[in-house]
This record gives sequence, structure tokens and C-alpha cells, in this order.
Amino acid sequence: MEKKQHSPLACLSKVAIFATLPKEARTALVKVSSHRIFYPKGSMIRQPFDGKNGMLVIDQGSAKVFNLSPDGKETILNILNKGDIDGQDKLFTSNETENFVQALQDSWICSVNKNDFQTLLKKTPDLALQLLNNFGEKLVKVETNSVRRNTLAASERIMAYLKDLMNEQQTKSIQLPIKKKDLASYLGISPETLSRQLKQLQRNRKIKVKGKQIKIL
DNA sequence: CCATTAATAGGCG
DNA sequence: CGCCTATTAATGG
Repeated sequence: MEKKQHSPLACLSKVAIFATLPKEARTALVKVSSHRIFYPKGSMIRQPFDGKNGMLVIDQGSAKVFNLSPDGKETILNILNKGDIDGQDKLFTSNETENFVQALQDSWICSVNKNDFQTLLKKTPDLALQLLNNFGEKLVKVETNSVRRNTLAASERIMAYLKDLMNEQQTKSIQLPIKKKDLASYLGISPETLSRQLKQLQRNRKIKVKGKQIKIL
């Protein structure tokens, strides 16, 4: 846990959709956002009816976005890492938070308020464009996972996910960024099935598993 | 250490 | 494949 002096500008500058904005825009953005709120590992950053609004930015740490079924089962919708954002939609609607966001590690979160953001948006076309692109990417991501859940067998979902990771991490020797039980939830399968399928894939010489390190063969 | 949580195994529908 | 239970491994204090 580092404790370097926090620069609000640095915080937002590492977010992809803000990084390419002119400095004036980022400076303006800093003024309309709250910074560096600390959330200990395991704590809830957002949950339904918490009255919080606006978009959040992961400055440090990571978090999982999930919802709960009536019988208490959780489905992981997304994993957020440093520089990721969530709740973009809250910048345009005043909808209540509908999912849970829980810190997976000690995390520092920044957030951007809706009304202030919209004012800024009018003055910064580039920002609107960036945000639109970001929306698109998120949609594709969500849709892709949704399709996989509905059309692919468990082992295929796992391989598809591993290959995504491979592309992201630019190596065939990848590291699972989350616990296997969380991964199982994200893929829409049970932890037991994930465990068994990983072994099966290993037997079939598709991958090599050692803990959270997986080599794609 | 102990206690809790995560991962794995085996059985069954 | 999911659910249940049992056992083992990993993690945290």
C-alpha cells in the first residue's frame, strides 16, 4: 500500500477515456470529481439504494461488479482494475445503483458527479467522443460475455476467456487476475465445473495449470 | 498456530 | 452440468 501524495490530475489522467483529453479539460474534470476515497478490501463501494450517484473510477486496487439473485447467489458481471470506470450510465440518468460493487483489495475510488459532468461535457466535445467510444467498448464486452454464456459449453467459455487474457497480457503464460470461484461466476458456471474443466483441458494438452498461472499450449 | 475461505474430489440427479 | 458434501490447500490474523 503506497501512500504517495495524491494528485487529482494524475488520478484521472490514467483513465483511458480521459488520458487523451487536453490538459484544460482534465483540469476542469478534476474540479467536478471527488477524489481518493478509501475502501478496505471486502467493503462495498456501491450497492442498491445507497443513494450514491455518478460514475466511479478505480484509482488504485480492484473491484467486482455483481448482482444477487433472490436466493442469494451472486453473478459477477465485471471486474474492475486500476484505471477502469463503472457506472457511466449514471452520468446521464439519475437511476439508482442497481448492482453491487465490492473492493477486492484495498482500493481508492474517485467519482464524477452527473450534473457537473454534463456541464463540462457541453464544453468539451472530445470528452463526449471519448465517452461514446468507451460506451461502445463496454457494450461489446458485455454482449460478448452474454453470448458466450448462452451459446458456448463450459470448456469453450473458459478457453475463450483465457485467450482474451492472453491478448490482454500479451503472453501465453497468463495469470488469473481473480479467484477461480469469481471467474466461475463471471463465466456463468460453478466453481466445481471450472475446476474439472481446467483439468480436462490440461489432459487434452490445451493448457497447463499451476495455481493461477495458466500456460496456453 | 487456529479459523476461515478457496480449491478440489466424488457421488448423484 | 449443477448441487451437495467431504477433504485438502491456501490465506489471514
